Amino acid sequence: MGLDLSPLELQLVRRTPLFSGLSPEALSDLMAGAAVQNAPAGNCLFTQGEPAEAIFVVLNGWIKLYRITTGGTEAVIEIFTRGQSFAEAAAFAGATYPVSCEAVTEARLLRISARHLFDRIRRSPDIGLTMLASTSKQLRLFVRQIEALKAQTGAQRIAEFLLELAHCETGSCTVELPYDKALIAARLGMKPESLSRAFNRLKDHGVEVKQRQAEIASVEALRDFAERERADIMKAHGADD
Amino acid sequence: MGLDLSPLELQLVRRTPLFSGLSPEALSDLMAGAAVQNAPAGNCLFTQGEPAEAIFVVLNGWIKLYRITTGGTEAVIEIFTRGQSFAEAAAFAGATYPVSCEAVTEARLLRISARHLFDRIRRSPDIGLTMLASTSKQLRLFVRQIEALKAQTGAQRIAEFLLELAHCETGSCTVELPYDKALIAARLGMKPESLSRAFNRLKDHGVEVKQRQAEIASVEALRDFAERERADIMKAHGADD
DNA sequence: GCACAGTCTTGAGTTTGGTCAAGGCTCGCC
DNA sequence: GGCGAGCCTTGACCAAACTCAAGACTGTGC
Repeated sequence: MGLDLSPLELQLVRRTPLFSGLSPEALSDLMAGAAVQNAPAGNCLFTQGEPAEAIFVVLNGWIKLYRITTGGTEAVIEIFTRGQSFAEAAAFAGATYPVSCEAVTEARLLRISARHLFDRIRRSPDIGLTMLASTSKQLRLFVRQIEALKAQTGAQRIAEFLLELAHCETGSCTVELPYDKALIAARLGMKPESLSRAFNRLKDHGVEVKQRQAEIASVEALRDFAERERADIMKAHGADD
Repeated sequence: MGLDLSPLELQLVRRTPLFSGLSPEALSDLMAGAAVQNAPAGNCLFTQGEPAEAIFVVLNGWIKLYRITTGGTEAVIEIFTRGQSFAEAAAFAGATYPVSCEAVTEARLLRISARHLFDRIRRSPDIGLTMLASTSKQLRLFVRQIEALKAQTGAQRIAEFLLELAHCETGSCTVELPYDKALIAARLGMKPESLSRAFNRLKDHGVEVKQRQAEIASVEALRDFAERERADIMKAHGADD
């Protein structure tokens, strides 16, 4: 079919957690209900409350999911990039998106019809199982986010955020900050000013931030800081490091 | 089979969102892999990191899901009661529970083997679809929780919590508080002391708390307060009603 | 180089929520 | 009734984070 996917992009799709377990036939079967969608920066893909008619895979660029309270406050729920799928759960629930979605940067997406997907699952249960695994993973991430918001300070949340981006398990390591600070702040549930101050606090724990990069002196030490309970921090402020 | 379920309980199970869409055959098929489990208050059902070998339906009592940081802080993620299922998502993900679970009160549960469930889904995809819908609903709840933690004050979170418990859409209404204040506080991400103070703040918005009951004078007014953005609250404090 | 816009940081003052400690309230038990 | 245990509330104090506002830094265009 006239799917405008480069071979590289096709491979990207095949590797997403959502599809990685599927046979080539099942995959191309699913692709029959798919279309490529290009979105300029700031473009809105869907709005909370809208019927969930599709799931998406990011081919390029950055996408944010957020909620707007009636008052107008925006809470960024999640941010996705190349190779990640989203809205798969929404497509099944009460049939409306629980969040709004917009492109942060210029973006390229694969859009798969929910109805089509639904049909395929009925035919081959394995697709359903893969999707269950995928939404479960999403759920797990949310659990961690809720925990972080409840039990950690801002600085600790950043530490954890950096650790997720760092590939190395031990020693020192440099992390590229993926999007701008205002967005990172929103994702972590704070204001840009607080993020700035929290980064400063991390300097005492071996994190150097310059431009769009963060240098972690010791991954172990940072992990230690991220996981330390509040009480310890309080006690430590008299005799720090 | 020797499933020790009363007819009432069986009906309860049939009505859970997780199973409500299933045919009687599919349901009794699933029940073949189920067992009833009784847990005294404080009993631990599973621990985070443990392989997720079962999903649960609460027949009676209160169950809490929580996470313990390495430091020892506890973050309550969710609380379930009669007629609700949980851990369905965990049973599929990376095969370990992302949270710990314990009975808050004495509790009675239906425990369904994950492996068994897995088999059934392969045979009848509809079970998979129901489960997808169910985990999606869970995901949606988490999204709202994340939003609440990021964008609302403690008082607003309680207001929303009360509104969820209130069945009436408008006018005045009395809500029974389901579990003790310490647990409510944990669920909402704050300390009991803060909960107490936040309840006081709600008095200005027509909420009267006595014993285990909360009286809401006007559901609309409360909703208005819950959804008001922070900025408005600040401005209002000089000229409060 | 200089002005400008955008982004990020800093500073001062305020609010929220956590901590610790003390005091009420309720309920069961003797 | 009196006592004590548990739970909830209050008060004083403090730290974290938000707001508003100003300043620094970066990169662009002239």
